[in-house]
Amino acid sequence: MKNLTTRQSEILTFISDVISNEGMPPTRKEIALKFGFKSANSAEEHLKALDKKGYIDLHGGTSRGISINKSFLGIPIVGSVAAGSPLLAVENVEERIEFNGNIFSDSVDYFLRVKGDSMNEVGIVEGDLIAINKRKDVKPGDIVVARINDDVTVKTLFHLDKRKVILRPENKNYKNIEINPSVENFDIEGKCLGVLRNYN
Amino acid sequence: MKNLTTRQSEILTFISDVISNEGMPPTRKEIALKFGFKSANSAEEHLKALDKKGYIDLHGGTSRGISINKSFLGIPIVGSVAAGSPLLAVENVEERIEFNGNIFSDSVDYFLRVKGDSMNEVGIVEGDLIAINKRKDVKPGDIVVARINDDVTVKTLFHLDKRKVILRPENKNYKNIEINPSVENFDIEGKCLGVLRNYN
DNA sequence: ATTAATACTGTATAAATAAACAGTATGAAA
DNA sequence: TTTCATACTGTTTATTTATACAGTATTAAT
Repeated sequence: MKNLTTRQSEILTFISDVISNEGMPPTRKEIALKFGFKSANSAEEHLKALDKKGYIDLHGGTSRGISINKSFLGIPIVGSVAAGSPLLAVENVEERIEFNGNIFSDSVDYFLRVKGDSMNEVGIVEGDLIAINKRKDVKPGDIVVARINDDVTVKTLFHLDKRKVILRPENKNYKNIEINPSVENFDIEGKCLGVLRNYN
Repeated sequence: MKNLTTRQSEILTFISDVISNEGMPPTRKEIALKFGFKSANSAEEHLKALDKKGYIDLHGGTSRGISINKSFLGIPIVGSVAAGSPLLAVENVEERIEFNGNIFSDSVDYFLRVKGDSMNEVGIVEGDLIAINKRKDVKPGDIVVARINDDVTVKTLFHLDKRKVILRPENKNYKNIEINPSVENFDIEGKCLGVLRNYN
């Protein structure tokens, strides 16, 4: 898929925002107004470029006839994370789900598919999707996504300071994980906002 | 809130459907086409009626300027169910959530807020919202919402025939529930499609 | 060095659209 | 009995909107 220019990307984002905020796509004029274009034709040409590159579909002869190609919409589901790769690297994204809603307390950057039973006792089971908000500032009690020496794990944060981090599995069969972040490679990837499970 | 006529309700549903399927609200002409009106003004008048009754907002001078009043959108969350009342009775709906997505395998009629710990071992815990599809035809293994003598309960269906129903809690501390549906008042309310949990 | 793509302004126009006004008919409410 | 809301057809018009065409300027690719 072809890359977008900065401007095209801004315009795609704007269209997406208008759709979620106003409930309908913008007109050429509205796009021009937003970006300070003096001619609606500027918007027209950006739309054509986005259409040509496959990011949107233009419905000819229809007012506000812009739809965003779904494969670029939606929230990514991160499955197996290849060791050392960024969580959101393309190869880790198994699919995307359309998900508009104010269900979770913060914005969901991605869903992570849960592996293992280390969080069973708080109702997080194998295969669950957990909603993650990317952030570094987490506090004890939060369920966090952490990275320890290239491994990604989900645990309850028990303690965090410069010298020591304690992560608590929510399952009696597992022991707390203690890390010295000045020795081991440790990073907080985000906070778990909630759980989504789909039975078939 | 004023009641809608059959026609008005049909039109409101159509608008909602177009928004989710096409990504934008319909024009007057499109509404007229759908319902076989020979004049777009019929649609105009229905829209005015829906606006007047508070179900939609019309944005004057804007093409496709129709937005649906959010308090009528979204999927109801059923909290405490008053004994004997229908699940979806107004008094049982604690709020509604905007929720557009193809996350669950079937359409979600409502979310039920979980009380108690009888399903803990399959990761359904107190406070969880479980997505329910209204249906009678359920099979063993399904997690179902059932009604036993005015009480609403969520359990795994273990066995179901005319003489005997067995419901299985997913927690060692609870025993199976056996019902004779010809003696006791028993009804299947729906099937659990999945789980939604929001941490604060 | 030339072509193509990007990123705009400016003008123009056909088509889409909202929305008013004038009717007809029906049933329910006052 | 009269009024009001509903439910339409039919016509008209101002405005919104999409979209083509003619330019200018800049940058990246060939």
